Amino acid sequence: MNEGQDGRSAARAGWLSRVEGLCAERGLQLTALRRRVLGLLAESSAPLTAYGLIDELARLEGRQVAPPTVYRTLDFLVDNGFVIKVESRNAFAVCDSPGHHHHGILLICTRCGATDEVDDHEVDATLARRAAASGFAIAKQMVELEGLCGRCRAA
Amino acid sequence: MNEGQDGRSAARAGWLSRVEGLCAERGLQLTALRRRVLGLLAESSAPLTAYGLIDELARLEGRQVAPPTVYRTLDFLVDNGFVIKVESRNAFAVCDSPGHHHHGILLICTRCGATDEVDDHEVDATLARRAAASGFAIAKQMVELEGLCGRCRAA
DNA sequence: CAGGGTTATGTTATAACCTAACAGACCGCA
DNA sequence: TGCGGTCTGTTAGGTTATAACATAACCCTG
Repeated sequence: MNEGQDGRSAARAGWLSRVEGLCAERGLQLTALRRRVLGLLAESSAPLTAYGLIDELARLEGRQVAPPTVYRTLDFLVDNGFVIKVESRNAFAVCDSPGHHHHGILLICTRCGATDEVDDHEVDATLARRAAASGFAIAKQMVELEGLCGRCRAA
Repeated sequence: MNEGQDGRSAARAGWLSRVEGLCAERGLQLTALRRRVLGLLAESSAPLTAYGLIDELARLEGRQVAPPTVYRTLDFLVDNGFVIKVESRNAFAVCDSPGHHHHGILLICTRCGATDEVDDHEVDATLARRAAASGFAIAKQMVELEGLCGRCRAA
């Protein structure tokens, strides 16, 4: 599951620099606003909603950022595979292995809210097979599991 | 994939009576409003939003039904396994095999909007295994696949 | 049949989430 | 210098969802 405060902040720096690298490679602009939003999502132990981000931005920067601005920023981050949307929560979280459009499985803890993204090739393969059996061609895959994370089960 | 108009209306009667039977068994009240909402969802080729249902109800009954009423009705239907929420669309659809809380896979066609619910034990098992590997205990499972249904691929 | 519980629905208001449309800022470049 | 592109700001409004309280219908029981 998601590392605690410490693990997260330790991992954050490396993660951010990976995103920076990817942006440089692809000629994408990692602007101040985009970087700030990424930072907030990376720091958060649970996914944040767009309005949660707006509040955080107001707190941090002392200025009001309007919804369209935040949604555009999120669109950019999602489109480029840096952030994922948690559909069942209308919320957003950083993507574990940024840069590729993934088919990650989201493990969402109903107690602490922490959300872990894991990849599993076997799950993908099984889903692909099942869809094919129905003549269905998958374009996008959303797998979200709610339950208790290991930490909360132990607690 | 979803049967056409004909198949759907043919299946509808049997489906409705199954839900009636389940309500009788369990001492649940299938009121006029709940029945109407079920009917609308069963007739629709694609999932309906709560507000879509409100509009349909207004059209059919000539009276305005307020959001809380519809949401409560949907809660009842979802809680009892007659209807599922399509998280990625904020919409609702009848549940293929009503009455049990299922872990169905939703195949959502981006072209025609039709949504097919299929069950697959292997997918469930694979997901359960992957979650367990992360120490995660699944309480609720949401698997939604977007793409093209067989009908639309052929067309 | 009065009183009290329960369940379902109605009503009002508002919260939370999302987007269209247009305006301005900034930058690289012909 | 002006043009086109990208990013952000602003106004306004659309869509989705819920809180809080009121009423209605029903059943049970004394």
